[in-house]
Amino acid sequence: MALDHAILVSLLEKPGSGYELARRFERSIGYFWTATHQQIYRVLKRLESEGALTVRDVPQRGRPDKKEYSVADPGRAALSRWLHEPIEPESLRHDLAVKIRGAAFDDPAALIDEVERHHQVHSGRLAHYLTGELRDFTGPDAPVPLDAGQELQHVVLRGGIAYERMTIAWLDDVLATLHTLSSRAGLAVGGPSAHSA
Amino acid sequence: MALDHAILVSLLEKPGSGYELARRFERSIGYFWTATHQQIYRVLKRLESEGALTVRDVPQRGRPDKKEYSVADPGRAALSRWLHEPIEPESLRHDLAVKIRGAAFDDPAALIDEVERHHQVHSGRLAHYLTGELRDFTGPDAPVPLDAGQELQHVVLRGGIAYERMTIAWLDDVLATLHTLSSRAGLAVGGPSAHSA
DNA sequence: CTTGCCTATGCAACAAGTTGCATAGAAAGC
DNA sequence: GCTTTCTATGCAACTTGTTGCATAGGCAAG
Repeated sequence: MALDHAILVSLLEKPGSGYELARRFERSIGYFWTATHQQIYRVLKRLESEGALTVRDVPQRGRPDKKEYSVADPGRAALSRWLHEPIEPESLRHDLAVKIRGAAFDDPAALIDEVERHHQVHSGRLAHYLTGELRDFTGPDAPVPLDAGQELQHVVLRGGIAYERMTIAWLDDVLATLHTLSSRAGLAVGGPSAHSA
Repeated sequence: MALDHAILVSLLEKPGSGYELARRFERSIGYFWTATHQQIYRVLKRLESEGALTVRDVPQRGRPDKKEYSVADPGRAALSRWLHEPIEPESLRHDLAVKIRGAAFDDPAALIDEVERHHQVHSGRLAHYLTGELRDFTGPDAPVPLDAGQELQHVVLRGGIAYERMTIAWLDDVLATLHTLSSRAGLAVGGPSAHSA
């Protein structure tokens, strides 16, 4: 399971608590993998019971104690084994594309707001990634030269940036298509319900 | 659940059996949604029991009978409701990106074969999509003009094409990065294991 | 001084997705 | 005749992922 390995990688990059991991999954790791805190706590518990992780109780001032997890040798070995196994190329699960094809049986114009909302979210993600890239890799405060780990983090981030740019351009294409269909439907007799089914 | 709606859309585009749906999910619908035949049969059964679909037994020559499903009014209404609800913008689950970041704690060069394999798969998918585009939308045998449903199918396919092109370009970037790191590691004392952890 | 937010962890129930297996007729190759 | 492949459907068990809720201390705003 890749969540196990995503957690191992994140803890190798920097040990931390379940809560901290959950926030990393909303940020950098979340560029390419999502997980809720529930999933994370459950997997941390299992990995620890399997000996892949070690825990350390860390008392904190002004906030609840946390359990800081670090990767133990068996965890590192398990990650290494996984890295040498081939995996299936990923496939998409894109709800919005289902909606777009479904719009042929409803009113395509009604999707415009939804697509614009997605456009905004992806633009926000792109801006966030670009800020991070400047801060960590390409800006004046970035380390020079980058070490191997940083180069690899950067190439993954470039993938996220490319993905968001591609998605934004595609959503523009979708919007143009929906607008064209709306005006076409407006000209046809019977309005939006006159589409072929 | 989007699988329900993906099945409804596919059956509205053309009624068919579970087996036929499974093959569509390996092809066109599979550009943006995947499902195994197990999932499909289970959902078909549930949607039928809920009244969203109707079944018709179709005897066939030279092969087993099939059950042909069509969308009933309640199914169409359920799809319409879903189309008017907002959905969350999708997020990625990209195992390969986890591996790439994980490679910092192992040997980056060992990933090269894997990345090249993914590159080939995505190139194959791109070629397949381009063939389909020519056949159905842009070639001499394509209908002119396209109706609304075809325009929407085309814009979704263009999304798949853009995704594959973006992915292939990114995998080239990843390969270049891995090659650079390999030669750099070769120059450093201690070889690949001399990476910072 | 109460309400809401942030850190921090977790259980329980449910929904969705995967894997392995089973059945069965017909066609195609050896 | 035997094996493999393709069509066609399905059960059972298991793993993953989601949702709702619960606890609990501290902090900040009003």
